[in-house]
Amino acid sequence: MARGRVQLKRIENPVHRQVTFCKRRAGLLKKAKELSVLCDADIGLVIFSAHGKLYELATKGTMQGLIERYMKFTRGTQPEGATEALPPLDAKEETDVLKQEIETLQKGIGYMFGGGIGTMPMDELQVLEKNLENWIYHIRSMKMNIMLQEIQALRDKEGTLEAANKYLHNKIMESTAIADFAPFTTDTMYPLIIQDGIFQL
Amino acid sequence: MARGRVQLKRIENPVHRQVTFCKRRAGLLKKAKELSVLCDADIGLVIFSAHGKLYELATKGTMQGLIERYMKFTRGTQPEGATEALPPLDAKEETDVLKQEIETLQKGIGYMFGGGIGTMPMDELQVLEKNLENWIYHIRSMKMNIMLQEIQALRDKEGTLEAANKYLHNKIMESTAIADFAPFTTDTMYPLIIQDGIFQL
DNA sequence: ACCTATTTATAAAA
DNA sequence: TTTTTATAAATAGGT
Repeated sequence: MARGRVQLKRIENPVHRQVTFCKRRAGLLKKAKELSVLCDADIGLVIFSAHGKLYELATKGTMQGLIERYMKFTRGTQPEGATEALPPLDAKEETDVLKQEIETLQKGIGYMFGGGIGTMPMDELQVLEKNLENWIYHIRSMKMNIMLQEIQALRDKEGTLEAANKYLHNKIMESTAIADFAPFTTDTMYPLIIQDGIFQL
Repeated sequence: MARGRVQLKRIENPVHRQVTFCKRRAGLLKKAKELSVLCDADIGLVIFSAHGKLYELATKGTMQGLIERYMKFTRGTQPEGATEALPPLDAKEETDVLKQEIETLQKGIGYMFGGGIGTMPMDELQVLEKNLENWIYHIRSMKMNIMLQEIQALRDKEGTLEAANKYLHNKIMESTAIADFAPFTTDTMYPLIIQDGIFQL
């Protein structure tokens, strides 16, 4: 920028690098604020320095809010992974497994914070790791499966009711047509067949 | 900047505003990239235009990753109210939030076991513990709520269908009785009203 | 942190 | 949007 062109590569001299970081960071934050004000834009900016320090700017509301907005925006663009094919365990089994996992986890946490980390042997740490992973796996699948079952059952019932509904409806039509006779009148003309397809899983 | 000083307020002329937005947005993104390269910083930048269009930059990994890193950094520092009073999320949103929580936890696990526990400072351990607790809490309530909603909706629908079913059934009975006339015969004598009360939560 | 020579960014116009 | 051009801002190197 000044007194010498800038090379677009990491500044090797640590002092230079730190100085430049300070200056340019300030400049960037300023520019971001300006853009926000001038053009009525909402901007979120996070900067992690090489040493891990965080600098942030959210020009509207909180960074949380912007992150959520961002999430909403990018939803559906994200690659979906793994929430499928699980061996169907019954609810009781799953719950017991979960309880055990939680106990293991709590033990691990207690170990870590109570007894001090250094005292926890590596092999136990390995076990804890595996437990945590299993735990995540089970959490992911358990309640989901239970409730999916219930939803499926309700849907089946719904289907049956709908079929019955249609059947009865047709019977009335049929009888009315055959007899060429209107034995009763209603202001509501059988509008009670209900369309399906509202819910998706 | 040029040919006239700039006022630090919203540009009222929409054309000017749009032009300025384009230019300054490009400039800001460029500056952010430069800072990242020159000073070895990790930068996340999101810009929502006034009309809601999203522009983003993540100089290292994905925006997701940076968001998680940000979350880690700020968790515990955030006023609790922020996460509470959010507008109710729909199922997809809830699921995504959950996924992120899981990823955060997995990252924590990776940190513990990959980087070596000795390198993990106490405050970060505290954060991880809190994360685990929050996570358990959310897992417990989140999917449950989502699916309870769906189940309730299905039950409502079921109720409506059942009412319709009964209505039609009664109409047939009524017409048959009034006319004292059987225009059709069925071997199944309307057995299609289905009892409720199978499922309990 | 403060200077300033220069480089960059950019406002206005096309 | 992009280019052009005059000018304001940002900043590299030095103090």
